[in-house]
Amino acid sequence: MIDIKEIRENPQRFKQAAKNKNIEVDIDRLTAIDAELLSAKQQLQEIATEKNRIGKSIPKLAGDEKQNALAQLAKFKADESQFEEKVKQLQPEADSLMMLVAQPADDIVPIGKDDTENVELRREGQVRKFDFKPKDHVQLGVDLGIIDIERGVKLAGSRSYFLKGDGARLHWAVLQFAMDVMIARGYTPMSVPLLMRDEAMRGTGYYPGSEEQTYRMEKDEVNLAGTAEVPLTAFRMGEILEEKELPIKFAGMSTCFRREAGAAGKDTYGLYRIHQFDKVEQVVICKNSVEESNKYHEEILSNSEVVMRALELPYRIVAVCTGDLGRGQAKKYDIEAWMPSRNNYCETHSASKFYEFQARRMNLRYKDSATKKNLFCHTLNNTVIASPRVLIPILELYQNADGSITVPKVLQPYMGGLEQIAKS
RNA sequence: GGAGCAGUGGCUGAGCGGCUGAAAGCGACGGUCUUGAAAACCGUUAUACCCUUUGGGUAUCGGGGGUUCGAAUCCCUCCUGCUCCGCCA
Repeated sequence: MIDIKEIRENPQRFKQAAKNKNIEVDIDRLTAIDAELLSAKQQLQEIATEKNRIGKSIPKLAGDEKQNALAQLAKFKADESQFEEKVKQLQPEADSLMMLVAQPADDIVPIGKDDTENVELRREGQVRKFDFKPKDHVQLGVDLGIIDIERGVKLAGSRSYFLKGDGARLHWAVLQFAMDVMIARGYTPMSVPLLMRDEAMRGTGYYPGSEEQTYRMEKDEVNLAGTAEVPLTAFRMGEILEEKELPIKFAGMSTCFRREAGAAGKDTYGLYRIHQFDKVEQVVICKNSVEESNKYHEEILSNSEVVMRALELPYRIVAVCTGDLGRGQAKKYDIEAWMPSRNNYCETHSASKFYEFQARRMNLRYKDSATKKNLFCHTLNNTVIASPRVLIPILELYQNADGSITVPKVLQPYMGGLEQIAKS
């Protein structure tokens, strides 16, 4: 959420921000309602002042004087209800418009309409050239008996799968390895609840907007989180933190649920776009400072790069353009790993910087020692590893001519020393 | 699922329908004292918004609604926590 004062001061900035992000929000309507609400509230405040003044004198009065005072109060009450009606009518609209105002992207973010206009910043690692005809991850997985999509679909519908035997082991190995990297880097490991109330969804910026992307338990009015970002970022929701607690750094491992509504027919092949996967996510909550936010944005990106390099996966870093940024994101880097079967670099990580957008929505603050003021925190997050999506490059890049898979060195200790996945 | 109890400031904890934005204690901060620290003593110490020059005003005692001239205090409802019973793991 954006500070209404900033919108009042410079509505043009937020119109432009929305336009750049391809987001609909009627700033003119918002400022008009805001002005009306403000004046109505000022009137109400004046009436309340008078009412309080008269009300306080009542116990000292008696007889006619008292009757007079009561009559005056009755008149004020009539005026009051007129303004109250106005507030009641306009406030909900103002509130919901406020939830739609976009965080302006940083100036250096490339302007663009969608992900096709993201800008590649650099490439890391060598893309493997095969001297045999490589299989894709589905062929490899099926032949090795470690992936079973058919039965996944039979039991759970489209975009579902089973991982079996060494496939399941590899999946857990990569997650556990990623978590251990984060713990070594000073992040607090977290196991989190995933059935989230609407407040947590709104606080992180997923609602309103991503309801269609979310599985909702209608009976219990909770939502299945699509990422541990939700519980991790909202962990201290509504609290006032001590400055010395910051930065807070979390690494959470969780299952992630996504409906993929509107993606029908897109990426239907294999384990790329699926309804349920597991992910280690990193979240940083820091002070209200652009410099700090920038510093930790680079840090969470580099954490994930450490994991990718340890897995020896070729990848590139992409600066996400304005049209591909979420409502609350000021800047975003994607990491895209090389996936031979897709003959392209494809997103495996997404590092987002929000400034105070999320913190403001969830009222997450800290006491600033210099000013003694309560300031909104800044929040950031990034994928550490998401599996099975990352199994696509791992399986495809580590495959051998005989159809076996060499287990990445750093994962071998997590698989009981197993060096190769072969047909059993 | 049934029965009961509770939710007050950073924390603990008082609170009669008006004198309570809220006692008291702790903590924190500033000062006196001290070579320094501790102790002791003195003082300060919620948040948001509106108008403004110092300053003034409004709202907030889990959320929302209601009764009343006036609600932390009475009523309704929701949320949360605790206890007992039942059921299940």
